[in-house]
Amino acid sequence: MANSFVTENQQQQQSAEENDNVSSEPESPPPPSMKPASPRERTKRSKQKRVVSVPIKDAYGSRLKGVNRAPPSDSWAWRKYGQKPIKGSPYPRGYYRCSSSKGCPARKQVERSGVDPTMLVITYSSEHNHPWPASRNNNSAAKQAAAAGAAAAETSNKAAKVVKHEPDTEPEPESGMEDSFPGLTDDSILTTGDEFAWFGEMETTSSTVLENTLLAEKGNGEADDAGVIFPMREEDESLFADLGELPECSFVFRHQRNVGPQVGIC
DNA sequence: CGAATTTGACCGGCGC
DNA sequence: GCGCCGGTCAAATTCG
Repeated sequence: MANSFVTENQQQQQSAEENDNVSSEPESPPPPSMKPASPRERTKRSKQKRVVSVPIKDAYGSRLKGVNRAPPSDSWAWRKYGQKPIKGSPYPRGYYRCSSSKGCPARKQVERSGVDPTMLVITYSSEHNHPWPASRNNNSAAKQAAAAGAAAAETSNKAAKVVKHEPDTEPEPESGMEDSFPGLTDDSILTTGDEFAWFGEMETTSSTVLENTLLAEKGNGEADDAGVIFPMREEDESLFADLGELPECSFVFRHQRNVGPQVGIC
């Protein structure tokens, strides 16, 4: 549920310290295999990245019972393959790769925003090379996907393990997906293509939209690609965590050069 | 039992 | 040239 959609800023890199790959590689199609050709060709792959900020609540919103991780679920299945503490950030960053399909090169990094701990920053790299996973309506997949992100963000304090959400028995569809960016590319975020048809079906969640402070920091006017975050007070988080979503109003901002600014769903 | 996660080590790039 | 840091691998462990 939590479709707190978010933002995405494509970028070659941008967090102050995220500026690794900046190479201007021409977007070559992702390799068929998700494993780097060589053991380590990572570290500097460039490819644009999409940064998404979502309130943790939404991210973990999906109260996966039994499971400690309830993360940013998008409709893909993500498998965690690493986690590392990041300098300058009190929270560790989790590394996930798409497991929705074999050979999917998609990867994402999840970490808590140092600026706003209630926010989760998800950085996507590489695009999925496959259509929407069956998980679209499949909770299990969604859960995993979800599990992915949050876990990372949480792990810093092992919260993932500790945070056992109350027994919400609500058989609510876990379709929580806030950051669902199929293989869209730069400008396709809110396009209403079939790919996003599902988006409209999603229930909405209340959220407040703010300019992504993170990006704001960067200070440059490039803010148009800035991400948007949906802050939510922790109290609310826990509150909603148990309640599920109280549909209210959701906004999806699209800060991008020539595209409509936002989409509001109330 | 199988699958996923955790954690430490390793590698390569970048900055100083 | 050296050290630091981010990203990935792989073995061990845990969970469903």
